Amino acid sequence: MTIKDIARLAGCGVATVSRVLNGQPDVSPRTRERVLAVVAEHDFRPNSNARRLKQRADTAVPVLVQGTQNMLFAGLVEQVQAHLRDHGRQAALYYLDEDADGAAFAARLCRERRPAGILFLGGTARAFQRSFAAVTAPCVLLTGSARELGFDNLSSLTTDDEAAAFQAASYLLDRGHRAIGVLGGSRPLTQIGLRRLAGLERAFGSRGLTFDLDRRWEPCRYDLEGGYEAARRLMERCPELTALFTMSDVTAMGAIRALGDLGLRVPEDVSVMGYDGIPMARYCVPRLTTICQDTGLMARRGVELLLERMDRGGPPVYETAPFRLQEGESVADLRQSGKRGS
Amino acid sequence: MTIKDIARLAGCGVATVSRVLNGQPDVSPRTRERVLAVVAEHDFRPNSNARRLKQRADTAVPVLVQGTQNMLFAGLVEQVQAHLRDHGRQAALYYLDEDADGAAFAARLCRERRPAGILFLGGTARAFQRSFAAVTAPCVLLTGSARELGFDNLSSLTTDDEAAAFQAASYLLDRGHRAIGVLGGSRPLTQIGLRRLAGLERAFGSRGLTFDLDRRWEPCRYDLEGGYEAARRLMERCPELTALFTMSDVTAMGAIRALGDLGLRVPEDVSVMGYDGIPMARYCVPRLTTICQDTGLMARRGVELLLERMDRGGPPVYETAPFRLQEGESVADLRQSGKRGS
DNA sequence: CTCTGTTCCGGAATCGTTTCCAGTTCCACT
DNA sequence: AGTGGAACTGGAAACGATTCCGGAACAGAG
Repeated sequence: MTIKDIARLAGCGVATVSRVLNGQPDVSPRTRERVLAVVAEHDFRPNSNARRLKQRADTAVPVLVQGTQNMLFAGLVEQVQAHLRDHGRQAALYYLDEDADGAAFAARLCRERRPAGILFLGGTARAFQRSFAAVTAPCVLLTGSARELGFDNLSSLTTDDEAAAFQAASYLLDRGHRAIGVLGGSRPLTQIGLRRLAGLERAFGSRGLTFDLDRRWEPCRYDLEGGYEAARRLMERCPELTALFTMSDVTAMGAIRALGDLGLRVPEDVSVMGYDGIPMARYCVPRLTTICQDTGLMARRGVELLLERMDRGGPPVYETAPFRLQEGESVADLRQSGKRGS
Repeated sequence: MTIKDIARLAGCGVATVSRVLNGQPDVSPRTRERVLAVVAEHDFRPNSNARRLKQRADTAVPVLVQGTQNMLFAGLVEQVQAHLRDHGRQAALYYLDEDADGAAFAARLCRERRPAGILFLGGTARAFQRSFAAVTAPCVLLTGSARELGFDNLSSLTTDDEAAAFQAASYLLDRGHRAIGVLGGSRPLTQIGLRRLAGLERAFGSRGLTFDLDRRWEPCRYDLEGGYEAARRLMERCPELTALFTMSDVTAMGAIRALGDLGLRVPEDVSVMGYDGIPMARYCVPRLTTICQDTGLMARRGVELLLERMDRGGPPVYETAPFRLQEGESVADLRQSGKRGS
């Protein structure tokens, strides 16, 4: 069953059928109706492979996601997919694993499918640089900043990480915490890690304090095991800590488990501040005090930015999304309890 | 840059280039080498849309996933994608939301792409029946059973749910629990829910007890909120319960939060048994005692089953995967503590 | 030298669309 | 009635691969 058959059955040419199927003008209502009737009767769907071949570009938008375990992305994926669908487009999802293999595979795929635009969910700018620098189609990076890279095809939309980290650190400092450890990021630091640490240091600085980066920062992968291992290492090195600032909620949960295994209670002995605001943060034990990223906004705006540039071109844009500190039960107020000063 | 350009540069015909690219015989080593050199020099990739058009089938395998929040599927997705890649194929992921809209959209898409096979991760057989009954390509359903449906294109691979529920219930009964509530499934019961409840009832029956389905079973969505709400409803209706058997770890975590909000401790006041064995089960507080599904096996075998039937045809098969009860800290032994008998 | 068979090769048809372009119809207006 | 233009229509040429099929080259046998 092809467009040709439909044309024959409807008594018209293939060009007319194509026009009807694509909602183009220049078709009389009478003809349109007749064609639609035949299409409906046979439940006909045009072959998308042929369509894409002719149109020389894939209407599906590849969405490349960094890892499957960070639940922040699970929510983003769902919303991105929905927004793309609202715009009559499809999301083609790919999960990249840590290794370069996955990125290379995805890059090859992008060459073959010839997409008109790509959406990145997370992932370091460095990885992008390595595998996708040759891509000319417009791209958008969510939860990461591309401003510093200056690619002429990569926009980005990220939470105002410096301000968020400032507020998170201030929240801890205000509650009497001084010995604060930081969990997250990789060595060497990515842009996003740099900005978060900058916010943290500003919070310390504004109170006349300094943050001992070398001792009290521990890089870690953004998953449970990463948080667990990093927290153990950090607490072993700095047993004096009264609070941990983690760069993701999943990491925070791994850290909480590590603290528990070390016989430390959260938040009575050690406080934990999360980052992301995934749904789980409001259900886990204890509930996480965390920085909520606005995934709804990011998904909507990210898709908008991408489609806009796919349609009309223009230079890449760099935007920041608002955030909100959500209080849970994972941070203790040392001024009241008076336990373990430092 | 097309195959024609390559042919021109290599001084041969397009047919020869195509043969080389697809590793077919009937090409002299000399020519093959020359073509490969040109291909490598220009980093040429054949247009996959044209290829698929001619071959009349998409090599990508649609993978339809039920919801983004159930982390069991996150792991499965990752492994399925990897296995498909090992077989030289690509996964095309689609997340279905609860509403019929998503399923209808996915179904339309599957018709358009004309895939040679489809993989379902979770999802009720009922949903399949509604939207995909017309699909003739072989399909495989993971974590769900299709045996009872008798479609001639739908294989399935599921944990031996009856046996798993039997073991889980026995575990609780052995530790002195009698007032056990069940969280999960939907009304009316799906095949998978039926089998799990059957296993549970068998465990009760083997001890001369009966399970009061009407009072002590509460259906719920497989996410945090679903578990939370259902646990509250159930505990309100049956405050005498000493244990909850939930049909997913995520649900269990929602339930644990609900119990906490009701002032009940886990496991001291109420025990919770999970199902799935997601990574989070070993990190959350308290660690979950749960039924581990073998996602590694399911992903590998699921892909095998699908590709096998795509290549060689044959009738659908129905297999079960092994499971393992993993002990955490969410179940109390009433015989020792002697608290709250029932 | 002729014949047969194998190996290698390239032209051309094909897949199912979209889109260009030329042609037809039809209507309103001089 | 004649004309201009808009609205509509359908044939045919792409799009970029795969694959059928016939032909060329060459070897060995008779």
